[in-house]
Amino acid sequence: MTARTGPQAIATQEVPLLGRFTQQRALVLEAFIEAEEAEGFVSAQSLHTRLAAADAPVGLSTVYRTLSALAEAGRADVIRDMHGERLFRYRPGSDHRHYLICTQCGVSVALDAVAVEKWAAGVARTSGFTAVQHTVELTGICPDCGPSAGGSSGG
Amino acid sequence: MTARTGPQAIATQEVPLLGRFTQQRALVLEAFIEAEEAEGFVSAQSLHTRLAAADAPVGLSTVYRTLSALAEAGRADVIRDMHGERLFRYRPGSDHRHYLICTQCGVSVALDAVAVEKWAAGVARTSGFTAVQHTVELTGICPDCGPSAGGSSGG
DNA sequence: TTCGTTGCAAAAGGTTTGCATACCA
DNA sequence: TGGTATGCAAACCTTTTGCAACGAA
Repeated sequence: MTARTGPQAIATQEVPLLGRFTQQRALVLEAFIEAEEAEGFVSAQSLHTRLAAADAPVGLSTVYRTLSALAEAGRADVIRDMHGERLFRYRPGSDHRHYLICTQCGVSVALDAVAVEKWAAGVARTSGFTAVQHTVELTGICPDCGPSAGGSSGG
Repeated sequence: MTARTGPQAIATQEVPLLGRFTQQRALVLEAFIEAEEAEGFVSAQSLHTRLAAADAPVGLSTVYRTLSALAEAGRADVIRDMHGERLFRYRPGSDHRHYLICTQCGVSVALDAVAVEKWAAGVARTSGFTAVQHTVELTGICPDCGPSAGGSSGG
């Protein structure tokens, strides 16, 4: 399919949603997509740190602004961890998704949540509420991090 | 039904979970329970403000500490609003609950979420994840706050 | 050239913590 | 009397914002 030649290729081909194309946005986007493939959700802070470590420093504000724009455009899912930090995950498609996230390593798995969607729709109908939106987050410990994975974490 | 004679009565009878009994904790508890009955979720900040307005000032730190202890003991549900603020709701029982919250007035409705519980349990089984926990939050606009409030509540 | 974007740093907003004092048990 | 809870204020963290300079179209 597409031969990626660098940040620009990714940005221009896959996410033509942002206003003006800049080197910084391409960098953030690239790191964001890589993070999605590797571990799922990431925070703006960690993305910022990662970029700096990768010798591609981008201002923290810019990371926030890019990620927020992405979320606004529906190209990213946003959740909050127990600490209150916002975590972003790149979303290739544009449909609503739910995830199961490992609390140990951060890896996330997209879920087939038809049952939840139906339930939520039913609640919306019977409650009299309008503009009902739902947030569903599952967390747990993935097989790789589990107690029987040669793990050393007591629990 | 018990005849409540004041904060102490509530605290000692219903929530013997905190370490030492103090006037402040009783006050926070009373306000917290009242808030639960009236509107559901409240933030520590608003509870603090409310107490001050009710001529029963309690330090903000104390409100936070009491609410956190309650949540820790399983006597309160905690969620985060879109702003990142933590919202608490008193929970008389000790079972796991889910709510539908009005984004306009903050009123919340406890939901019968058996369908979600089952789904979550199924996901836990098929995913290989262990210690799976779930967060489900529904938000919307209640009939009273809806566009046709005062008229017909769409169903 | 134009005007959106960047980056720094300070501000904002909520939550936690340190420490001396007050008070329950 | 002993030890815990309180309260103030400062610390912390993440996120947002103001503004001058930069650079993509």
